[in-house]
Amino acid sequence: MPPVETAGPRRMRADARQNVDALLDAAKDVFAESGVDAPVRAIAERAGVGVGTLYRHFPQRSDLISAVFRREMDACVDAALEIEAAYPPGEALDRWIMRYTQFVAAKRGLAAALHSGDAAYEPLAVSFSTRLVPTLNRLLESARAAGERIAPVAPGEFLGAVADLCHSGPRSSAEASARAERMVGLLLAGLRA
Amino acid sequence: MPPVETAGPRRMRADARQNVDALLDAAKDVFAESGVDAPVRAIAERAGVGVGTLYRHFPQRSDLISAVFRREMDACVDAALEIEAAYPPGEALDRWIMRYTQFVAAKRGLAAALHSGDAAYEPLAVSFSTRLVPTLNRLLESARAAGERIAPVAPGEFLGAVADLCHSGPRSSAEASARAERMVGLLLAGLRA
DNA sequence: AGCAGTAGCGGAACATTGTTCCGCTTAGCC
DNA sequence: GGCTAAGCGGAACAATGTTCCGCTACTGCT
Repeated sequence: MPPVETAGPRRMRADARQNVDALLDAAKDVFAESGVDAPVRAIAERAGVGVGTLYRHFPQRSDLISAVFRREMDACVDAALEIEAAYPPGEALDRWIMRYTQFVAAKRGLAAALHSGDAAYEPLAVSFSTRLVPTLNRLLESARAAGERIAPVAPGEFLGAVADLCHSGPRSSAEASARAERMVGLLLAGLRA
Repeated sequence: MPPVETAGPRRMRADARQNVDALLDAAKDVFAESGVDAPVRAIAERAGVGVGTLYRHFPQRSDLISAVFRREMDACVDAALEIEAAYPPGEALDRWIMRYTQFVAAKRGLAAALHSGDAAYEPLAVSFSTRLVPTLNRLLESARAAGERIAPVAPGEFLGAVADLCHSGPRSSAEASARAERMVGLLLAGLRA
């Protein structure tokens, strides 16, 4: 049984689709409030369904996490286009990295999920590799083409490192956010050393 | 009831002291194998005691973690003395940071504990602030005194960032270790930009 | 509209793990 | 050797993840 809807041979029943949507909404809220380790029952309850229904659509917690985070990830990728249009290559790189920093900081648990190595997070890792990594790669190449001296670095590795630096404490405070940005800034400086 | 032995008014019974030692040894092994989230029962069993005994000496999981990690932390601090004696200030800084990197990478969960913000990890945070932070501070000042241009940075923040970058996957592979060192290197380069 | 078949639902039941409690054991002291 | 309480072990309870299955009601067909 494929999780959620993988373009299966048959259409999904209408009520089932509604439940999936309700679960995604509920999960987004609960994750934001209590982190990705929140009790499964809390999500099911907020969505107004039984735990069985949750497990039917998202056999693994990671499936739910992946689904919730993927949307936000896409928004971050799209932001790159706007930034590239508005700023010269070097500055665009910095600006997008900061945009990405904020994105990761807002989604507690994303960083941990990303390189947990757990095969269950494959969908997230795939989105990461096919969307975010090429985006950074493009920005790096543009900056290099514009004459900037930028250390050779694997884009995926760099993005992973930035995500690590966004590990904030229990509550994402302004202080933690500032700290993350300072350290990411240091990493960016290192890229140009 | 104070955890472990806090210079209480009365001596601890000899068998109790043995159990504490057995627990610390067991916990060190189990943490290394399965991470700091390993089941409490596994630790108690390996130590050959009941869970009640474990809870008597370490009411919180964090007490056990703190006790286990503190020893290793001290070893890392001591290493700085040797390194400072053997290398010029600038190189000593880099070498010690790498030593610290290896230390953190080996202790999965240390980074998370360090800035979890959880008050329970206070003992660890104290050791961190009183031992590691001054060590880095000394190394930074020495390097600056030797004429190196080093960005102003809070030592604690920097050490926290390095710890974050050591977040390896499930198994601490040579690959993950190499990745961590590359990114820490980038951060060090940023320090001198 | 009415019906049959099945996708999907709900939640009880089970498994794992953290945490507490208390009767029994035994080290430390005289 | 005997007294006393520090300390022990593990049963019992609580929270949470996961599975399973009888029942419901949506969909497609006529």
